[in-house]
Amino acid sequence: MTVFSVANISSTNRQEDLDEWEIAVIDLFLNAANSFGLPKSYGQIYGLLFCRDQSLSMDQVMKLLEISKGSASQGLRALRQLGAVSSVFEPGDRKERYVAEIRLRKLVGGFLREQADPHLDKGVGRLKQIETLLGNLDNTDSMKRGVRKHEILSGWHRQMSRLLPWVKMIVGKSDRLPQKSSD
Amino acid sequence: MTVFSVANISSTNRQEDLDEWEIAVIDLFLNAANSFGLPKSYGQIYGLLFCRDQSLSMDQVMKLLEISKGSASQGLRALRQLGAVSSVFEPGDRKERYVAEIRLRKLVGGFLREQADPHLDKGVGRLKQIETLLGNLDNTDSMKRGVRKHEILSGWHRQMSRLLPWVKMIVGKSDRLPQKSSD
DNA sequence: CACTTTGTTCAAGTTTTTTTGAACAAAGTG
DNA sequence: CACTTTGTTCAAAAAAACTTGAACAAAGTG
Repeated sequence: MTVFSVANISSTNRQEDLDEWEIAVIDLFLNAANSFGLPKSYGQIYGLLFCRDQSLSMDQVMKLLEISKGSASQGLRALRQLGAVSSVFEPGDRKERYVAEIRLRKLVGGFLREQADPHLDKGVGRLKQIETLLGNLDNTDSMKRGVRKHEILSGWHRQMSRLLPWVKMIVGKSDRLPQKSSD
Repeated sequence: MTVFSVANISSTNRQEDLDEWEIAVIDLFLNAANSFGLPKSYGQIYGLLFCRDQSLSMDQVMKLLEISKGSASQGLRALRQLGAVSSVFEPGDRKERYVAEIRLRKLVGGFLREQADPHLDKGVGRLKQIETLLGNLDNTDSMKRGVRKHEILSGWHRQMSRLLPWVKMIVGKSDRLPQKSSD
């Protein structure tokens, strides 16, 4: 008798489940996170928030993605740290809620600030250390070779330092979508 | 066997061990590889070759770094694939020998070509897939939201595609150190 | 040819990274 | 207060990534 058994899809899709396209987007970010060297759960969390227009609580994130409390907590913290997610306080609500940052410039900027810059800084230290080791040597062939290599590394370091500001700049240039161009 | 001087492994350069500064440089590259998402052994191998002015055989690489045959073989192959190492045939020598590419432009270019470009390509496919999933939907709210998100992702994709050529260009600008010309 | 040298492959072992969940802390509520 | 809700921490479990080495292939040598 039941003509349409809608039973398998919860009444009016009260966002208790992910839509197919959302699953695909989440998977896209999972892979992206991976290739940026971030845990895949970070990608999933960001992807989910990216899909939604409204803020989600940690609890919702856990349930929708079926990940543990620990992963959700750590993932959200790291993403906030990166500037990829921000928390929002809905008045009259006890739990914190989260939304995704969708301005590419901000995302790239945060990533570079948290990942690239620290590496460059550590690089300075390493170069100094090498310099010291070379200083202990006499004018051996090895030492002269070392000095040359050290110079090359210093040059690279300088180049990379110069590159990063450009990247931040170029990416920000036209953040929004192209004006709806005909076709 | 051969008595005449094959300058490479000649008596003057009988380095059976690494110098301290070389160890530091190798460690630097080990860490760098890691943060680029490459296995650390790749970093070590590149670092070793970077330190040396003369080509090394796989055998020497294995022994100097104390890594296995498998690691050496796979690492060298991957590095060649990335354009970070090239092989050299010394006439009258059976084994292949390897040298590091030290032009930053080439290194960055190879990395982008092998790592970034493929990801962007895969992205096109993923975007198409999402489009398809959205096409199956009626004009639900979810679908409209999905379309908006898809547009955002497409915009990002375009931005990244535009960025990469700039990176390759900027890095190449003044590759070498002052004077020291060779090409 | 039989033998040596050089390099590749891949299943199994090792190490590293990520995830989980239970214990805990903090803060709101009645 | 006692109780609930929300979020953090971290040791242990699980998963993923990397390395090893023995078996194999390819190619030079005498």
